Amino acid sequence: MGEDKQIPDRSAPPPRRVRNIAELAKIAGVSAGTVSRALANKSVVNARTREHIQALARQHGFQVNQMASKLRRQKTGVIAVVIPLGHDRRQHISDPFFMTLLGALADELTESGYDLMLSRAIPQDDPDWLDRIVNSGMVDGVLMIGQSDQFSKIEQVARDYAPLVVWGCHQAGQVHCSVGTDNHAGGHAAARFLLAKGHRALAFLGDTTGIEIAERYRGAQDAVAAFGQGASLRHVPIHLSIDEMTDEIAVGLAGLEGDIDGVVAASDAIAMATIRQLDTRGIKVPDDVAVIGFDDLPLARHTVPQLTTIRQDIPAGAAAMVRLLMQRLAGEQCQSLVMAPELVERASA
Amino acid sequence: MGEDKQIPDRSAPPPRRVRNIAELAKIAGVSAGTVSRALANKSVVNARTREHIQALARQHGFQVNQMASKLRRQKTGVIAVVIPLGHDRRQHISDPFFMTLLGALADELTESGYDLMLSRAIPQDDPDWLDRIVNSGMVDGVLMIGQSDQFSKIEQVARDYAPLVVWGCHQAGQVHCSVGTDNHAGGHAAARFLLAKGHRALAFLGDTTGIEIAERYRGAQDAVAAFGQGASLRHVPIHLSIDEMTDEIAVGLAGLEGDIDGVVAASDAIAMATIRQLDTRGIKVPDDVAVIGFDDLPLARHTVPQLTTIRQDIPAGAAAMVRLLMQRLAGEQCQSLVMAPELVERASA
DNA sequence: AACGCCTTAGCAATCGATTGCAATATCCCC
DNA sequence: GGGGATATTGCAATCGATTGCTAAGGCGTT
Repeated sequence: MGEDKQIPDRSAPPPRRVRNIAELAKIAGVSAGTVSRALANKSVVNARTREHIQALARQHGFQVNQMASKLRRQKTGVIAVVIPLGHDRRQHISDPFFMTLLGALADELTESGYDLMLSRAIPQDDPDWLDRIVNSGMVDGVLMIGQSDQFSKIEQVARDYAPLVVWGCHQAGQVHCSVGTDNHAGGHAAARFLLAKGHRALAFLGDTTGIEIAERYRGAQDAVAAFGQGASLRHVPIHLSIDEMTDEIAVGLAGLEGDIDGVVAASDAIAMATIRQLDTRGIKVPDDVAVIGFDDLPLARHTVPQLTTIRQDIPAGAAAMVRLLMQRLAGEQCQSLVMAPELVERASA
Repeated sequence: MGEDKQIPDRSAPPPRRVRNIAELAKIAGVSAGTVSRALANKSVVNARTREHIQALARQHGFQVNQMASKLRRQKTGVIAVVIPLGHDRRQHISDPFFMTLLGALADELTESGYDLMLSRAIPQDDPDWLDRIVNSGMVDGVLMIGQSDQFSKIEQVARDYAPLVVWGCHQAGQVHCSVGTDNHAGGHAAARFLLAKGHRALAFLGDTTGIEIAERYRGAQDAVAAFGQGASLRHVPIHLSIDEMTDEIAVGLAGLEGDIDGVVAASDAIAMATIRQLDTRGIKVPDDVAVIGFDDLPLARHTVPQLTTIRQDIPAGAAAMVRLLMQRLAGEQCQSLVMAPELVERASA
């Protein structure tokens, strides 16, 4: 289909511009302070001069230097969104759940007038990863997507850093503010649902290094245990990275062929990949093996068959995270939120 | 499944810390300048004092204030990644293609030592959206994901702002530096492939407001025209937002029922939703209707049946965008890049 | 002993915007 | 016309780190 092409560019060097308030002040014939106040739309400056200055600014394409402004005001207007890659190093950032939550957070933050700074953090390479972000002076607050295996680090930092809200589990007595779904209840509901549908030989697909997924697994275990005789649950660790996932699922399913009739997947992505593998092996979903996912991402509606899954309300979660963060920035007390999961029945189980 | 729960938090007020270089200098018994140089690891300070100062900094958990540093050095270390929502206002940011590219860009930028600031831009609400980002003093450069319908705005800004690289189409003579796939060739290849497989009544599913997709459509049109008699191509506009998509596809397909045997989808997301709709209507893919996607997102491998699609090499594209941006930041000339698409044959066509 | 070089550290200006306080101009009312 | 209140504006300190320039001390050489 041909070679890549390179095309020369022809952008010109920039012309001179107004680069700071002092210059604009000279042009307007007022002092720098007045310009600053005028651009901030303070009613203390005369309406006519204010408009005049604003017009000049527009004319010269002038914008106040945020670095200077933020330095002076000790406030950055930026929130860090950080994804700790404690386990599952590579590519975690493209995990569809993270991406979906990130999108929702971006919407919420934008509406609150904050910018969003995205950071990947690799705790193994840099034990001070969180301090670095918190103390950099670059951000007013931190939102974290997932606790990964860094629970104690988060706790330690949260002890003296208030504006931090984490998506993830809540553990009794924890210091940091978290927003998340009741993963145990979700896992429990998923397994119970499969059992109620008559499936008995279940498998849980997911790596339990991260505590969220460990909770889901425990929930499923408890449901199976509560059901009693005749029900079983195998565990197959599957990494979250969508690239590694495929082979691990293939191997895992090959080992269980014919021994299972129901799969509790730790995420919709895993569920989707599982359905795909089952289809390859000629196993019918949900007739031979039922599959239930977790998350209810938008794509859950677009699979064949459509995913039955445990819904996490991601937009609501994102809104809650931002709301709690704003409260903490305002110095208010606030509480962690554990949302109830909801089972969405479609066609895969 | 029960109610959401709220849990009180118990984070404590922060203890006193070293908040600036001057304080640390006092503790260390040296001047602020020396501390600054020591923390920057400059060989001009004595090795012993340097290490002493660094140890003190570590001990007190001190980090230099980035705002002040950046102001002084006139360099932010931040790159803006912006997504213009020209058409398709809502939720565009969660589009899986954007998210995948964003993830790849995050990886590349992190490795180059830059932070990533994410902005949604809504040109309709704010005609100066791009100037605002460029002149804010907050970022050293801008990466844009998609041209949307803002081609002329981008051109205007690019004329006197060098560190800007855009993912999207290349048009002859354009000023701004772009990286993208040859969309016309991709659309052409997709349609040609379906024709070669014996399909004659084709439909293109996608909204052609954005120029990338318009190009894909033109490519498909040209392939059909080149084929000559007996081949046809209908156009069904489908928005990119994954939520609106479902209904539009359902309606679109209902109108064409039995009249088509091949679908060129403008994206993998559309292809996936289309397959799902066809399945609902009892139409077999690829036997009754073949479907070919565009992008080759990771999820294309996980659909049932697996997607045949036109691959855009997203990691390579992201790497190229960052490389070109770095060149431009260094003041070098550089060229736009048009990558050749590649057809990946799987099972959906 | 005198001179020059090198290493190391301090001083103070600078980046650009913000804001408390003081100063001036304007206006109202008696 | 004078006293005081009010509306505007200017002045200068401040946020915290960086860096060019200068100075002090140590050392070697003749």
